[in-house]
Amino acid sequence: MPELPEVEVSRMGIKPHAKGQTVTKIEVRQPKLRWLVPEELHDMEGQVIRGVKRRAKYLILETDVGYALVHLGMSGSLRVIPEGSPPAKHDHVDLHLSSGEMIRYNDPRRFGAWLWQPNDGLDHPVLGKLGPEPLTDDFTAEYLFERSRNKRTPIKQFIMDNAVVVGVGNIYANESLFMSRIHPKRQAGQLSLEDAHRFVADIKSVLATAIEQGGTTLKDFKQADGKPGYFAQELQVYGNQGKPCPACGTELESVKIGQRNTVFCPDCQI
DNA sequence: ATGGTGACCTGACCGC
DNA sequence: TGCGGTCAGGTCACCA
Repeated sequence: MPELPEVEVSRMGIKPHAKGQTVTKIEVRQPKLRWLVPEELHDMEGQVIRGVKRRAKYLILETDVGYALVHLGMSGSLRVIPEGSPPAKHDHVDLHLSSGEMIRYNDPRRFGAWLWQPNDGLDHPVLGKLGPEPLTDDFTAEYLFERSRNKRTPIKQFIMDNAVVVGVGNIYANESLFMSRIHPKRQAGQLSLEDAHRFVADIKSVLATAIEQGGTTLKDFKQADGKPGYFAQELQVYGNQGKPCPACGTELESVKIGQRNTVFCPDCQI
């Protein structure tokens, strides 16, 4: 699914349609997502959507009485469509708006989630132990360097850990490691401060570019207007094992790290 | 604490 | 054409 860029693209697509609208009805056709969709989600009905935010890979629909958290899992997407459009397979949730439009959630694998957090001043537990946002100034080379000291975890697993930094999933971990010429299996603790500077800059750059391109569509991902994302054509290594390295021509290799496919150039990345 | 594995679920693809 | 195996953008619960 959706890594951070895809969630951000969804947020930007939905916000102009949702902000200021009243939620007239929430229709849950399939409540069995990653977690059972809570009944309290219906507390949102009749409320005005004050903002559409994002934290990590969660979209946050804010109202005066609480906020809905939407996670797209591996295969989820959100679209804005006219009310009355007949649901298709895997269209699990519709959020009806006073404008006559609705936000429709589709998720074939159902690894995603719709959660509800009442407005009691607390954050939902799923937002509890998250690291900094990668595209903010909280995510710096110094932070990553300090955080990685004495860690023997492969750097790729380390950077995909949401407690370290949020939003870097398998695609963008592969891509940013390639850009920074860091071998994915290198121990996190072996990162030099100079490496960290390059790596942090490249992560920000890859994520920002992907957002500009509308995200990466491999299979399921759709922007809110139904279009795919176009970053797939920019991918340097992800999915390209066996093909020549775009930088040096050496055949790209793949290994499993933490059960996830990892593609890298054995010559460029050390 | 940390690291490794299985689990959740559907669909696409590959080889026989 | 059908069947079984493998793989896929994420993350949590459990084990040693």
